[in-house]
Amino acid sequence: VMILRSRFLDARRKRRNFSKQATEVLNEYFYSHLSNPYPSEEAKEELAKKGGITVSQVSNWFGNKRIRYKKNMGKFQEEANIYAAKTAVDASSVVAQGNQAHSPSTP
Amino acid sequence: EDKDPSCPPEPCPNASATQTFDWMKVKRNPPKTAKVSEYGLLGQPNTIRTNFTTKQLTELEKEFHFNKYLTRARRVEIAATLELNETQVKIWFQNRRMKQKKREKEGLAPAAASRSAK
DNA sequence: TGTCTATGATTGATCGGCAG
DNA sequence: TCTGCCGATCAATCATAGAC
Repeated sequence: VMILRSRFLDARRKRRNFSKQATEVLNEYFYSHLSNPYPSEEAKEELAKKGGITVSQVSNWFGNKRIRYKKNMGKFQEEANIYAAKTAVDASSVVAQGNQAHSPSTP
Repeated sequence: EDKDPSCPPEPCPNASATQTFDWMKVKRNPPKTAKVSEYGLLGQPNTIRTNFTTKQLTELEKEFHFNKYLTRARRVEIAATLELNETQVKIWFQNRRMKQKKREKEGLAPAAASRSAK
């Protein structure tokens, strides 16, 4: 036992759930790109800005989402339908399209 | 082991909700951290994530601050001292460097963010 | 108040690509 | 041809927030 796993109780301690806004933005992207939910670095930055979180957090979120989704797809069906209806843009057949940037916000 | 709540046998003909894309089928090969020595056979190799001890991590961290990159010789030394594979030491340094880079980036992002007016 | 679930973060190790 | 590194990702686990 033990193993002193307490690891100094390092980070990951006081975790904060993301805002409704952030979760909304992330899920919208995830389900509208369910055929390939791997946002590019640019897309991650865009999502990070929209959700008010960091790029690393966006990466963590997608990493966790992908693993948990495929681990138990049934549990996410309902959520999938909700977001599927909320967005129309899908790429179930598109293959790596260099979508022209939307020129987000003026830097 | 396999649990397919949706359609076990054949591909879902009627994708009522969502389909199963390739990324959902991705499977990683189990770690080959095999340490042939012990557990002769039966004992499943290390098909699981190795948990480094605090002592090992402390030594690795100390070495990292001294050198971000290891030479073959140093790697062999450390591996022997900490009873780890050379590969594990190599990988640890690799991950540690990435972690370092990530932290530096995160540390500068906030400052730069407030700098860019809109 | 204690238990079970949802979720963000950490990390040892894998994968594909590139360089020497 | 073979090995190390990078960048991204996987997959398991930790620790906490939230539901009940």
